[in-house]
Amino acid sequence: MSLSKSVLAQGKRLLMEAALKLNANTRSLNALSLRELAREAGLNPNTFYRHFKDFDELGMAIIEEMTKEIRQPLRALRRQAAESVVPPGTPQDSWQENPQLNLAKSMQVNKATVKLFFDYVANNPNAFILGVRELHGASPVLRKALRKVMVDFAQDMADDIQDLNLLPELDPAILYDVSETVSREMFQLSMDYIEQPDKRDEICLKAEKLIISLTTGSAVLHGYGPLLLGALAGTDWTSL
Amino acid sequence: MSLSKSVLAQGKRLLMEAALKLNANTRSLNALSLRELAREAGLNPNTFYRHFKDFDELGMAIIEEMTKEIRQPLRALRRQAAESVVPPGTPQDSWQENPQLNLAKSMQVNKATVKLFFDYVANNPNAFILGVRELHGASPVLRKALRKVMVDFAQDMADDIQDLNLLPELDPAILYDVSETVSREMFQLSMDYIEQPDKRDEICLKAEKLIISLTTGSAVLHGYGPLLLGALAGTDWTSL
DNA sequence: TGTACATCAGTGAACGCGCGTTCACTGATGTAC
DNA sequence: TGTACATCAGTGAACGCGCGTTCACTGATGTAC
Repeated sequence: MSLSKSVLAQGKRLLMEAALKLNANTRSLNALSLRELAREAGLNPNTFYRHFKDFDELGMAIIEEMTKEIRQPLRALRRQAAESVVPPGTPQDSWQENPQLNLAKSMQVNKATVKLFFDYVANNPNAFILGVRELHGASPVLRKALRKVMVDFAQDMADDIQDLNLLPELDPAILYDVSETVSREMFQLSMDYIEQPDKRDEICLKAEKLIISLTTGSAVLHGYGPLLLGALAGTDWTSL
Repeated sequence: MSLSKSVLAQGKRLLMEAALKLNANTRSLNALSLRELAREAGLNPNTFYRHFKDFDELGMAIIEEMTKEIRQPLRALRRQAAESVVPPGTPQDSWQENPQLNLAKSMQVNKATVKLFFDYVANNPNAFILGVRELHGASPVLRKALRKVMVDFAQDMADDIQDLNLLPELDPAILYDVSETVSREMFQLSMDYIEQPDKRDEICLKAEKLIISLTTGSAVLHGYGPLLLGALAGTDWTSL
């Protein structure tokens, strides 16, 4: 993960990058020493104080920066996945008219999004390691901040699914609950994805299945069963 | 969480308890100092070396002890929940004969188990905090050990559901996948449950819904849709 | 345009302190015969 | 049963080191007039 695009002072950026790097390699943020961090960044220990009051402040700066950098790309990924399945301009039948076709499209968008998400994780492992680690880490300040980040990600996901009309039969509140669980699981799985490169295909598949099961289950549970089942009846699941 | 039942040497137990306690209060294991730990335990710093080579060894000892103490009680909770719904000796219709009744029972067992699980969490918060924190913590040794713990918990859950005949329509492999996701989510939610006492009812409900959605979705996805929908049609969801 | 001053990022030396680890010791419990 | 010895859990003093933090300093950039 690079912070190079930002307009932060050089030293501040170097310290944040050093923290990300050290955090990924067997140290959690609150076990880092200030001198160790400065050494890694190639700076005088003192420089830390020019930019941060303490480690929580450093952590918050990293989280804000990372969130800024990751949130929009993730939304773009979803649109990209949707467009790869349904090129813009394609005339679309409504869900009532053709639930089977639309369900198939949603599944493909799902599959594509999962793949793109994990690619993104693999390219930015340190940001995700820090986020997942500190979400339940020792600092209450960072925990709280990351909880909010998770809520935001879930809301983004729900908004995108609505905007792209992928699951019109689910009402927004339910969609949000599903999104919350899905994003929590995606972040959890991203750790496996990073640590177990040999199992990446398997993890993608697991994520796809989880999302489909959860969505389907929620729909059935909230009374959209018959519509969905009719659509499902003609679907070829072996392609999963 | 108390380790009092074990037959460990007194000093070893004191150190493990001190680590659990300090870990719960804003320090992660790998940020603990040996002297701080000894102080909390009321022992000479040196005593640590009588029992442990390093902090990973301490962490492993805690994890093993906790797992031993938690695994069986959790299984017992499931049986207890099942018996509270279907007292032993009650004659039971097969699922084919009476899917609706059996589904309703499974839901009630689910609800009871969720409640009992979270009660257990609330009574042993420190063990769960340590487990969830170190599952993605800085130590690869503890991460690996806790990953195995999670697999074991998931397998226990799947085995119990089979033994209690709660979801006979799901085949074992699928059941295991569902159990894995459910236990991961339960552990995640347990942190919210501990930290947000005012939202406990809400969290219980969220967990119940998640389990039902995921199970239902998996069943539908694997071709048991029609059977399940028939049963669901007569169910009163408002009781959720 | 030049000048004076303020702000900012980074340096280097120095401080006292808590740390991990070692060593030699104690006293209680277990064990061989 | 008694005695001698070994093992074990815990102690206390001492070590050298890296740590966080402070202070006074530098040099570059920005700003007022």
